[in-house]
Amino acid sequence: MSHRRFKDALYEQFARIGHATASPRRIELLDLLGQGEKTVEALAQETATPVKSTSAHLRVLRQANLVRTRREGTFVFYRLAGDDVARFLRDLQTLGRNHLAEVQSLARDFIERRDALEPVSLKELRRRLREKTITLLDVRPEQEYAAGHIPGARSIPVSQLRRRLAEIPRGREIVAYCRGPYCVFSVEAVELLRAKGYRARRSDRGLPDWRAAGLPIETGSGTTIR
Amino acid sequence: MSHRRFKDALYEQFARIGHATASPRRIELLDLLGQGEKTVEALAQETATPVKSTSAHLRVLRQANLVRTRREGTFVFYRLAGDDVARFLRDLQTLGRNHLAEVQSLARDFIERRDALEPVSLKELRRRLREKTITLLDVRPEQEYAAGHIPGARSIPVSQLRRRLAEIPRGREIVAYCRGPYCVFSVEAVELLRAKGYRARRSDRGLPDWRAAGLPIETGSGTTIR
DNA sequence: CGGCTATTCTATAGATTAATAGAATATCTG
DNA sequence: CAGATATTCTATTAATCTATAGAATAGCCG
Repeated sequence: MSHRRFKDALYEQFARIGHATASPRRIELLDLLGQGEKTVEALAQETATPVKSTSAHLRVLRQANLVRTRREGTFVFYRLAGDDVARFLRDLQTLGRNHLAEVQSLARDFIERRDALEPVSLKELRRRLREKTITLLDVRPEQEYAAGHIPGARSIPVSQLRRRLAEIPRGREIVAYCRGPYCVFSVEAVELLRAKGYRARRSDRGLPDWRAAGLPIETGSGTTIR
Repeated sequence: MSHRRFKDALYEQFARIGHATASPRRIELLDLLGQGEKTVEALAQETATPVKSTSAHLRVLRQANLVRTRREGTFVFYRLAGDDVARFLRDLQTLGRNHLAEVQSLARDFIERRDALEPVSLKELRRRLREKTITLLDVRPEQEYAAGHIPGARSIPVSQLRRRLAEIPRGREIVAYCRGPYCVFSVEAVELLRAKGYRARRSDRGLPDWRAAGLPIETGSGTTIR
């Protein structure tokens, strides 16, 4: 085999990964899988895409070995093939944030403008959890909370927040987090909480970022609020 | 704008980067640009691709803001848009190495099998440079050496190695490095050197890896061999 | 086993991309 | 300014990809 053919074969392999991430829907799927394993149907629903199309996209991801599957009865659960995939996804989005003006302006219009106060960094979040000076809310769907959450966080999906306000102690500042920098669950939660008179801020990092930082994750439905 | 539209718009942006890296030729171009800026013609030649096609690929990369250009006379020099692009490229290839069996088998057949002895890691390389117990050869094209090289390395492009053997001191072990883990220049250099009776090994990391590690880079043609 | 559900496979029309030829542009040189 | 060179733009065809319908598969439940 010649140089040229070796190179061609090699770059063709790397391009499989590029190709897998060349479709908006597939990146969204990977992003969702970064929150924990999910069935095809759940993914289809969350991306507002027909199951068949979702399955086709998942096949592409499977062919690039970015996801793995597990069968449970008639359901097939998809998950990321490794932590490095989640990391790669974060890097891809960071690169987008750094180099694509459109990402910046979308974030500005849809996140920052609504999240008037400064977001809580991971570092500050850790400190204030240690000091117990905040109440941490995980506003993602219950299932994602169960699959893994920041220790000490209480699960109140944003869809249930309005009718579960009574559960939230007044007095302490609230911090809401969700899937990541571009997830709007926490933005909505903070808007609602502020409208109801709470002091609330948003973490601009989600669970994948917490995990990527090597911090401990708690699983199950225990609401270890303190 | 609704959630859904925000998400669609956002993921469409991220997919631009995926799309840019969805073509083998474009990854190769990015890889070459990781060695330093190059003209369209040089890139076309090194990828064995018509200039027109190369220009078209470069346009796609430019549209994703992964590369920038600089004009000098009638030549247009392309370069990576930032260090983060080089890092992303490394991550993409690491992901490929971790998850694609084909990458592993290509590396085995084309690199490892020929590079019988264990490769020199960056860490060992640094130590032995400090201790001055090796002669370090940069076997990439001269132009890339001039654009940036490991301090203390001597430039002998692999194409000139055979007739410049006299320049290489006997006695000390030789370490050859080139563009990165999948670059075969250093493999060839080591093969030739061993055939001529030198003790020679290959660094499995190239200049971009050295730079990514935050280590100092020397530019210009000074052959600071010690 | 037969019906049911979740998912995948196969096929297909429409949209997108790749490669590249031909024309156009930008810059230098004299 | 005319000619030369490097590059880009425009247009075209072939190849590829997307979305999704229809058929097939795998496992559950009675």
